[in-house]
Amino acid sequence: MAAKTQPARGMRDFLPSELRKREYVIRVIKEVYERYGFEPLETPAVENIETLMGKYGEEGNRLIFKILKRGEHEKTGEADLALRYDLTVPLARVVAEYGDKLPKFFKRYQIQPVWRADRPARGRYREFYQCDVDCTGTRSPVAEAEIIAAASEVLRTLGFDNFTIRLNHRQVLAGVLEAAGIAADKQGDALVAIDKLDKIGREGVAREFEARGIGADGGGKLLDFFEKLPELEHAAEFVAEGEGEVSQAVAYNRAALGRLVEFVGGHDAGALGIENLRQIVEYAEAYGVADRIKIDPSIARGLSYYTGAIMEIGVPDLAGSLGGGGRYDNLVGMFSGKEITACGFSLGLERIVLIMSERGMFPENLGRASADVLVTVWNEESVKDSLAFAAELRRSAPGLRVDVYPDADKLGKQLKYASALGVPFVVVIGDDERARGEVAVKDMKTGEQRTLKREEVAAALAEARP
RNA sequence: UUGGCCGUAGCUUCAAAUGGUAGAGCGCUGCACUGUGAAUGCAGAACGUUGCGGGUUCGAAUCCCGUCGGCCGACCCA
Repeated sequence: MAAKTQPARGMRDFLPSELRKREYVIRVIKEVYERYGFEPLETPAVENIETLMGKYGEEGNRLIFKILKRGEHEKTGEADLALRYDLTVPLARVVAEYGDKLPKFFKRYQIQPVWRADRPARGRYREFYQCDVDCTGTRSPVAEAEIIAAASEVLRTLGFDNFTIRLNHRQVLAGVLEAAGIAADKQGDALVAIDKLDKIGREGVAREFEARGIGADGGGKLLDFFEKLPELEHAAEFVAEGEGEVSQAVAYNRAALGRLVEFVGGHDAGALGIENLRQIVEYAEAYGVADRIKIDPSIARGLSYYTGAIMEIGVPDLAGSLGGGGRYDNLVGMFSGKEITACGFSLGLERIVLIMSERGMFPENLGRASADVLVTVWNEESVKDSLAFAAELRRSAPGLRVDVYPDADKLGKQLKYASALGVPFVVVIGDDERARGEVAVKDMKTGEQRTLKREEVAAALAEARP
C-alpha cells in the first residue's frame, strides 16, 4: 500500500514551472516597493497565541492554526503558539517591540506565507503568500495614497490594466448605517445583505433584511441610498465629457463623496471620514492613480483592526479580491499601550499568479528549459572528460546554463532526454572528437550539427542564446 | 460553517444502455537505427485493489452510508 503523498489539505508543493512564475511576481513586487522607499522585513512563522487572538474578529479567531503545547503539557490540549494569520499583526508587534529603533515613519514590505484554517477554493489556500506594504507613524492620507499607488504600480508592471481599487472608510460606513437608523447590533448583517444588491436586487435584499431582523424603515433608507449610487456613473460620464481634464472615475468619486455628505449629514465621525476619503483621492490624483480608484460605500472588510480607510483591489474575472488593506491606528497600541498609527495593503500572491496564468500574462522565457546546453557522456571512461568540458563551458561563458547527462546511456537516449526537456543544444564528445580536441554541437531545433574546437564552443553558444 | 457536482491505467472535459467479463488514445520501454532526439513500423510492459473503507445484492465502476481529494456557489477572505 503506497503512502499518501499528497500535501496536506489546502497546502501545495511548487514544482519548478510554478515556482518560476511565483518568483517572477515576487521580484516585480520587491522592485516596485523598493522604489517607493519601503524596506524588507521578515518575522517568524509562529507567534505566541495571545499575540494573534482577538485581533481579527470572531471569524479570524476560529481560522487561526493553533499549535499544541509540547511535552507533557500536550495532554491538556492547550495551545500556546499559532501560525501567523497575516503579516499586519506581526508588524504591529515588531513596531511595539522595536519602536524607538525604527524610523519615525517605518515603511516596510514583507512577502511571506501565512496560514488560515479555511476551506480551500479557487484562489484560496490554507497556506498562502501575502505581499504587504505598510507605513507606520503617520495619520496623513499621503500614506493611503502611497500604498494605493505602489500596489497599482505592481499590478500595472505585471500587465494588469483592468483592476479597480474600491475605497471606503470605517467611520463613513458607521455614519451611513447610523443615518439610516440601523440598530448597532444589526449593522454587520445589514452590510452583508447590501453587498448582494447587484446580485439579488432590491427585493432580494429587502427579504434578507427581514430575515435578519432589520426594520423596514431603516433598511429602506439604506436601500435607497445604495440603489441610487450607480446612477452617479452616468452623471460622471456626462461630467467627464464636459470637463475633458477629469477622468470618469474621478468625476464619479467626487459625485459619490457629495452624495455621502448629503446622506451622512451631521454625523461627526462620518463627516471626518468623508473628508479623509476626499483627501486620499486627491493625493492619489497627484500620484496619477486616481482613475483606478472607486469610492464604494458597500465594502466592509471582516478584519476588526481597521479604524479608517479600507480598500480592496479586484479584477472582473475573480470573485474574491487580489488584495486589500486599510488604516489601523490602534493595533500597535494593543501591544505597547502607546498609540502608533499605521496603514497598509496586502496583495495575494496566488491570486495574482492564478489570474496571470489564466490570461497567459507571463513572459515567454519563464517557460524555457532548465539548461541551455546538455553535455552528453560517451561511455563510463569519458564521464570525467564530459564533466571537465562542462566546467570549462560554465567558466568561459558566464550565465550559460550547462547540464551534464549523468549516465553512460546510449546516445539516442541522451538526445531524447534533451529533446524532452527542451534543451536547445547538445554537445557530443565521441572518441574521434576527443582525439582531435573537438566536440560536436547539435542544434536540437534545426537538427544541424557542427564540429568545433573545444575552446570555440562557449562563444558559439553564447551567441546563439536568445 | 453550509449546499450542489465529480473521482476509472502515468495523462485524458475519456468509454463501458436502466447493477452482469473493464475498453481506447496518448505516453512509456525495447527493436528496425549498438555515433544522433522530435517521423514511421513492429513488439512489449504496468493492462487499472474502478480515490479509500464499509453496506445492499447471486453479482457493484454503476445503488446506499462514511471518509479523503477536486470543482462550483453561500459565508469569509489574499
